[in-house]
Amino acid sequence: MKWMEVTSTQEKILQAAKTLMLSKGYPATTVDEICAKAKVSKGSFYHAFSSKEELGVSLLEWYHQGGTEKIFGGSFNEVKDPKKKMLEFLDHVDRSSKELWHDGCLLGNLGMELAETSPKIRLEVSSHFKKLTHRLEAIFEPAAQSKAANGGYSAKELAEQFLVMLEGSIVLARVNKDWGVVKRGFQNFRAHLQSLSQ
Amino acid sequence: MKWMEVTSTQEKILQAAKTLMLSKGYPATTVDEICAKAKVSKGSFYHAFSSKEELGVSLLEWYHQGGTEKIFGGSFNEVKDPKKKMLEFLDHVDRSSKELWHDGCLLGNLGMELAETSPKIRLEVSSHFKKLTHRLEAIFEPAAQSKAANGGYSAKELAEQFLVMLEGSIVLARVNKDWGVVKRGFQNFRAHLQSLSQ
DNA sequence: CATACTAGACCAACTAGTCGGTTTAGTCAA
DNA sequence: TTGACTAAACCGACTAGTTGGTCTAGTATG
Repeated sequence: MKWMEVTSTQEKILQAAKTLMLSKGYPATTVDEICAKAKVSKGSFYHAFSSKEELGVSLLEWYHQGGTEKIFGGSFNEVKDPKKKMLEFLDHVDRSSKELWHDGCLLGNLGMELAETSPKIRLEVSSHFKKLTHRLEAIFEPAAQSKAANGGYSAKELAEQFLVMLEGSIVLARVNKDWGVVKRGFQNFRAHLQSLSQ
Repeated sequence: MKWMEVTSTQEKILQAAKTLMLSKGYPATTVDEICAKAKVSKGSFYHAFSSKEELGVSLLEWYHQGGTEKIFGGSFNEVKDPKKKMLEFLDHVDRSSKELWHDGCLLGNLGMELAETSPKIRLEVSSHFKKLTHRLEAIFEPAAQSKAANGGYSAKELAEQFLVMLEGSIVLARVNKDWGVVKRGFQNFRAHLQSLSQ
């Protein structure tokens, strides 16, 4: 899929697929359903995407792109002091979290559902997580310590811990229908980083 | 399902369903597939369970029962000192983690996939998580602090953090095919509790 | 005989994907 | 402006195979 030229049909399909797959997962979401929601015919669907799996891959790319723009696009970028910047980043993501992940995380959803059955999609998700880790590392640097330090973590480890907290709290929040889990997750992680960067 | 009398047919079906649903998820696992793997006819299946969804509910109950036995059944129970007991519990679960969750967690899997489409199963999962939280609370008590304490957490919050760490690291481990994520999760959580209980 | 269980053919509904044909938008010559 | 030509986008009935679930005909055991 050439990202310089996402047609409106593709966009409609992607948006519909995103909503449906966040709600019901990949296998339970049918192509017909996506077409109905996107108000697009079956023919148009298979003109825009060669298969359901290819839609999945494109969807992950599109979702990741949109997500990172929101996550890494806040005003915290202007802050010069790295430690302040880090904490403002956390506040920014915390504030955006409900909008971003209230219905779940597509990377986590599709990754889990298709990890064993679609290597293509598993690798796609894995690569997106790695890209995220990389961008988070740069931000969490102020809280990182050389690995010799007792109780200290590298920036990479902190990025991993952040993603673990995010995906884990999304699971519990959905299952228990209690968004507070995510809020507390952010709060705790903030305290964690703050104590490390003192 | 009366748990005093799980027939061997039910057991075979539950075991097959567990393996298949951990690997491919609930909707992608077909009844025919389960029958084939369990070496049971379709007639027997629908004699043992009234529907696929009822199998799902029973499976969660069975899985939870077996899981808690392994999690809370280690020798750490003999330890008298609460703090020591807590740390030995963590070591015990850490050691058992690969056996327990290498292919994922059924509670997390089914909970996520069916949260929006099957209220019955979502509630079932939610209730199992609550039971787990309760039992964890008792164990993490030594690291708990009255909520007034700065940077302190209640036992309930610690139990939640543990489940968040567990579910989150299982997601990343499966997607990245790197079990180290879970190992590091346990390690970090251990350090977290230890620093809180000093 | 009666009850519990098993077998697998069968069904209506649904699935991803196809295919012949139509519409739309743009290009170019006259 | 007009009309001929083209190519991409679009349409939805259709296909071949699969789905969860049913049903009748059995078998084993008391």
